[in-house]
Amino acid sequence: MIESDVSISRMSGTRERILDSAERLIAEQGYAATSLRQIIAAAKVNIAAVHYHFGAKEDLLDAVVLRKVAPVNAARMEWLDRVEAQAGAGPLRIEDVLESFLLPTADTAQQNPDFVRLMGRMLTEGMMPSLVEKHFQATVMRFSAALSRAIPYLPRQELMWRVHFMIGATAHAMSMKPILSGMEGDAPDMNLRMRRLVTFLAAGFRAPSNAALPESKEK
Amino acid sequence: MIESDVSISRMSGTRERILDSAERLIAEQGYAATSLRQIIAAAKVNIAAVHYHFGAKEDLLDAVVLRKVAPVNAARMEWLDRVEAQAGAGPLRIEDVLESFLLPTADTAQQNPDFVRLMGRMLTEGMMPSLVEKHFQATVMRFSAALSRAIPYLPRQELMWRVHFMIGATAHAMSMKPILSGMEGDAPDMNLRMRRLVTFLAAGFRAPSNAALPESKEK
DNA sequence: GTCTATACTGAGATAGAC
DNA sequence: GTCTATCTCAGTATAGAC
Repeated sequence: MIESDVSISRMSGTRERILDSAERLIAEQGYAATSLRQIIAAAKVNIAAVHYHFGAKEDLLDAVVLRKVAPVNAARMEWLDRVEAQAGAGPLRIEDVLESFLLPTADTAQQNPDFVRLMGRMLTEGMMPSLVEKHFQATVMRFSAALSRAIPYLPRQELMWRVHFMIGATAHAMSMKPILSGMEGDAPDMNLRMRRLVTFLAAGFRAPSNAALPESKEK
Repeated sequence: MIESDVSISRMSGTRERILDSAERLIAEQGYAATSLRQIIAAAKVNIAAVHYHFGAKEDLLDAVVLRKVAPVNAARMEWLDRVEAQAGAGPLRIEDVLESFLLPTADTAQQNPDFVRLMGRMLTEGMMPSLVEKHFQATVMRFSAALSRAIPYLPRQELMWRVHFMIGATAHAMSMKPILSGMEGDAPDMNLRMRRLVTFLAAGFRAPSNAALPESKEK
């Protein structure tokens, strides 16, 4: 629905300026705290231009997020492609799958500091479960399948819950400004943070499915 | 600062009605989507009464959350007291510590369905990191200390990060309506959900600290 | 097809009378 | 303690200029 390329209509300029301003301000202040009037003032456009190009405020957020998230999800897919190609018919390493999900985030964070804040805001602030779902559903499904292949003995239901635990931990880890004592040092190093997370999650995924839990009917 | 007991001023009625309405509506619709005017209509009070009793909208939220969260945090502390008393001078089991943090949530959820939704809203929606911090800082610190005792070989910095991973996974697990395929069955069973989480997190905490990561300077 | 000017409704907040 | 009146600012919608 949203034209993603530039070729048509020569890129109005207005549209891009709105997106840039919105991205910066939302990353800084959050979605709710950022008014359309702030955005259009920074972009030096009229407020009606926002509604012309995007519709409601939430739709503008959707466009902002899409512009940043789509390349990251693409990078994740490519990374996972490589991992799967290298594994061939053999087993998949859990760590490799998790890295293909987590490290593209860190790479992007390096070259665009706003990105992490924006993602954190998106996942942390209300920003519509529907919006999150829309942008991540396909990616999550693809990774769930890969994880299922890496841990074939794990019942599907249990795997799905662990995927959710992973998503929650990741969202929190990304948005976190580490304020608890003893972790001031590596606050900005998103790559280290994500590698810590890989270690933690890999162990969690490997944990034996608790036989005492009632789910013997699955898989 | 906020008087937490009823004895003084005979409990105005107005104040309690506002809290009840706010709690219900916020749990149903979220914080941002719930207007003060909705709340005062349901409570049948004047809008200025809200500002008289609580101040700003955010302060009202603070009072609502406090009323629900304080008992849960107290239950957590008591549970952990028992676990530590039983361990005596011996080692602490990671699972026991995690259960004392996670299972009181499930217990409360059973008898008050709104509670989980409210907590999920609080952690999931923007609801001020400052607010979250205020209500959970003491609890988190106490549990970090217990976990540190249960996993003494883990460097402090690594432990703190894993605590954050735990918080993120927990918040997400609590607020989650499981929509991914294969998990429709046990959606409402918060206790099972939390026990799954204990298994997952315990394995994550037990994972060896990755020696390749640069943090040899700590502890 | 793009954008500006302007108006509308509802939000949170506050001052001051009772 | 409570309520009325009012203020400012938010998101949204429309009419019409280029």
